[in-house]
Amino acid sequence: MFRIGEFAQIAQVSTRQLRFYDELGLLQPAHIDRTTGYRFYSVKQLPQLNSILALKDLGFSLDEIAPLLKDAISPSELRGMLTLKRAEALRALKAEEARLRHIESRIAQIDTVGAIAGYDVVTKSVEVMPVLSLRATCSSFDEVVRAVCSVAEGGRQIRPGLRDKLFVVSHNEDESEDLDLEIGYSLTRASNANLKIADGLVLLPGKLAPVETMATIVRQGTNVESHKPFSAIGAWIEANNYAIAGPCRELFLEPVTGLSSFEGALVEIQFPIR
Amino acid sequence: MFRIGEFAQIAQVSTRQLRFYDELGLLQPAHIDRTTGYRFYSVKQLPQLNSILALKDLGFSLDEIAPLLKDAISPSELRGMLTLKRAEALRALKAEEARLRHIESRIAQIDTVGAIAGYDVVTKSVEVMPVLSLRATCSSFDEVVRAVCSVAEGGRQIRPGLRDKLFVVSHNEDESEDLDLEIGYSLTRASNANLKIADGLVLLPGKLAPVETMATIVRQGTNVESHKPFSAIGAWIEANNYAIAGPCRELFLEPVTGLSSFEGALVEIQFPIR
DNA sequence: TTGCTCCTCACGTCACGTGAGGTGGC
DNA sequence: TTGCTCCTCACGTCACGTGAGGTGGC
Repeated sequence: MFRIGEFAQIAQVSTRQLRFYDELGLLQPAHIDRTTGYRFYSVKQLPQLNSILALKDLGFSLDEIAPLLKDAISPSELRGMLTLKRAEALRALKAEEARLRHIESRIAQIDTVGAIAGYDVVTKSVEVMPVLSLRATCSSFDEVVRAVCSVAEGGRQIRPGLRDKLFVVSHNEDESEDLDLEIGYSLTRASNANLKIADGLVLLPGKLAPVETMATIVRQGTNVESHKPFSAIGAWIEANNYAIAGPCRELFLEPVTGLSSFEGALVEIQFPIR
Repeated sequence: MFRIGEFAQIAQVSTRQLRFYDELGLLQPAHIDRTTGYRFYSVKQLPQLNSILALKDLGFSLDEIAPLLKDAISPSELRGMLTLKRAEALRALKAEEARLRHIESRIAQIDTVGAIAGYDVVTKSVEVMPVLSLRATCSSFDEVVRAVCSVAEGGRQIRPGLRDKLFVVSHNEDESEDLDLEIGYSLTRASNANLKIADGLVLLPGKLAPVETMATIVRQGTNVESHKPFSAIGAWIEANNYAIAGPCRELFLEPVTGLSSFEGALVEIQFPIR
């Protein structure tokens, strides 16, 4: 029989931990002195404690461990639980790898550029997005601006929700000069109606696919400086060993009411990555 | 200006999170309506929020982020903090890798053996341990038993602390038949005195080196079945891709008073691994 | 009037760590 | 008597999640 301190030292755990396991009923001392309340542990309890510690190490919570100790569990049941834990551990591992890469790329950035980034790249996931949009091929930046402004004007006719935002998707796969763009409005609720706008153009209902991981950056203005955030996000993607996994999106966070607001608007650039 | 819900949706965070950051002073709304208490966020605050999220992703706690946002921090200071974070992330990564290996080896064990292990391998670290011991070369198991019993008897003379335990270290490096053993008592306090015991043997003061990672298992008895826990721990070490990094230790968890208690004793087997 | 969004408490989370204040055994 | 170990509360941790109960604006 060991007192709690000796038992704790042998097993490399804290006395608090043993008292806590006692309280939970996970591992009750073999004997408790009536008068002093002292806990006494038998050597037989060391394998029991080790069993708890081993399960904890496999990622089980104390709540999950309790039934595993009490009820005799079948190997196939345990296998099933371990498979779940493996999936969890794999996700956690991937997350840690990503974190480490992010840290290292930030350090490398300081070492090469010598300064702190002006832009912050943030990863997020996006849901499927119902939209009203048109597809257009533009050969100049001016043409893009005109098309976007037309869609913006058209969008003001609907106004179904304040949260609906103007967006542009670059569908360019090849290196051609022409820009293959999708321009439209995201909707809070899906719609089936077409929407005729100026210049004989029509917005058709559709949707943007959900994306699990998006690298995003927020920039203000669409002027000549617009390449900067793009190269920032590009450098980030490269430094973190990601690959671009789909067409780039630009989301106008503020309502676009005309050319001037278009040029000064806050835009979120999104790159699907993996 | 956005209401909290819109702003939260754009940034992919919860409204609770934004209120929490407001409370901490990390990100206060650009404007709060006096009468309703409604929080209003400006688009300018999106980059600020992104900066917080990016730092969080690098492993900074909210408490650490606050000064980073307020005080202009120099690149070299930031570099230093990131280096610390990298070390942390690396440790966490290693831990996740080990956890995943442990889970997978348990699954593999169920698949090959078809049952749940009778022994639980637990990893721990051990401190440096002052000892009183002798080195002996034994050519038979009986000889080992005699030597251990002699040391056990001798150990009863000292009795400086209840926590002092009998141990055996196998120093065998090669495949020779003879066993090169160190047998002795661990001490709570270092001692400089030699201790003469029976058969003209002498216990000399020394110490066992600290070990960062020890794979341990507890077995009862030192009889013919004793190879089982050894093969269990060996299989575990192999399945988890570890390598043995030093001599194996056996620690007697109960006091040894004679041959009978020696044979039935609970023993912890320790293998240094990496 | 009915939804929808917002507000402010305030408790819960997970596995203990860390005192505070007090007692038993050598 | 002095250390040492043990005891029982009870608060703190970290970054929010999750109601409860109530109000403002269309």
